[in-house]
Amino acid sequence: MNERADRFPVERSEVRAMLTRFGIQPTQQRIDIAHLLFQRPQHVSAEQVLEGVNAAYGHVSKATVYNTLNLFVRYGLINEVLIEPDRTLYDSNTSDHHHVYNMDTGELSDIPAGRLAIQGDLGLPEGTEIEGMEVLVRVRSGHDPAANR
Amino acid sequence: MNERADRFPVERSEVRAMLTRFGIQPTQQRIDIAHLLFQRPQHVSAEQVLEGVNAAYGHVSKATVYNTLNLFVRYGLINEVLIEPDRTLYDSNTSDHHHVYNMDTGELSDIPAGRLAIQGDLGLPEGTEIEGMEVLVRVRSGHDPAANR
DNA sequence: ATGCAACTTAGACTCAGTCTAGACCATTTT
DNA sequence: AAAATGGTCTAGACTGAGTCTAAGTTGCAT
Repeated sequence: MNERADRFPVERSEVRAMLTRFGIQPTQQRIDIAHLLFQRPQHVSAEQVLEGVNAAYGHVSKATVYNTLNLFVRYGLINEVLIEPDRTLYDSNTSDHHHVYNMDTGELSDIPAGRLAIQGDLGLPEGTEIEGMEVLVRVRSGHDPAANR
Repeated sequence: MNERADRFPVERSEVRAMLTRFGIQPTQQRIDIAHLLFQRPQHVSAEQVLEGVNAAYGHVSKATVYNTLNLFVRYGLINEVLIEPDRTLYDSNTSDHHHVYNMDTGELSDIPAGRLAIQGDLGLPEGTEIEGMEVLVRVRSGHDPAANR
């Protein structure tokens, strides 16, 4: 599979080439969205992308934002992250890594996969192959035991 | 924190005592829902609970199902599992374990935590404490490289 | 019995995400 | 040059999981 070099930020001029290299037709909207996503490794919701693009570039519709994000996911440019039950986050960092989620602040941060060693017998059924392995560490800020959430 | 003994099935007569032990008022609806959940370790959606209870016991409303499931999660009787972006699953197995998700079949199965060893430096910020650690292994059935999903 | 708080419910509501049908745009065909 | 082709974009309608509301019911305490 085609792999994006995880280097940030990806300059506007490079974005077009990157999309083309992935076999994605580089339209204005896709370039705008990709440029926003690849400014830095980040976790953003579709709504944030919509607002961000509309603030920094021209107008893009909600439908296009969703279409494009799903397209990028399918082509492996970004990853879906499911942590909050009510919205999907998109992760512009596709290097192998895990997540730490602070349940008090809602903050989500990365752990490079190399920092963790996972060993053991998964006991996978015959004929199944591993597609990916994600670790989610849930943490609390501590100093507030009366967690009201 | 109060811990449920992970033994299945939990007989109907035991369910009432279990709820009381957790400080949850054992109403008819909560007993029905709990009885359904603790027949065996399983991953069910709210809709499945609604259908299941209405099929096997008396009528329960959608609001009560959601209220009760969220209550059970808050009190640690069950866990939320976020894997599919469009619905929340509830896991009646609260013993420490991880998940294997077959992306082709949608099947979700468990790995006892004892089978996996995770080591490494999480590099957590000062003052944060670990609440939980989940591993999700995504697998494919294999024999169909032309994955159309 | 009576009062009161907790619980349940039908149905309205919200909101993330999808769908639709037409507009737009670039390239190719005639 | 005009028309056809095929892919993309968009406004707005739509869907469906989950929440909220306001009224009714239950059940415990006195």
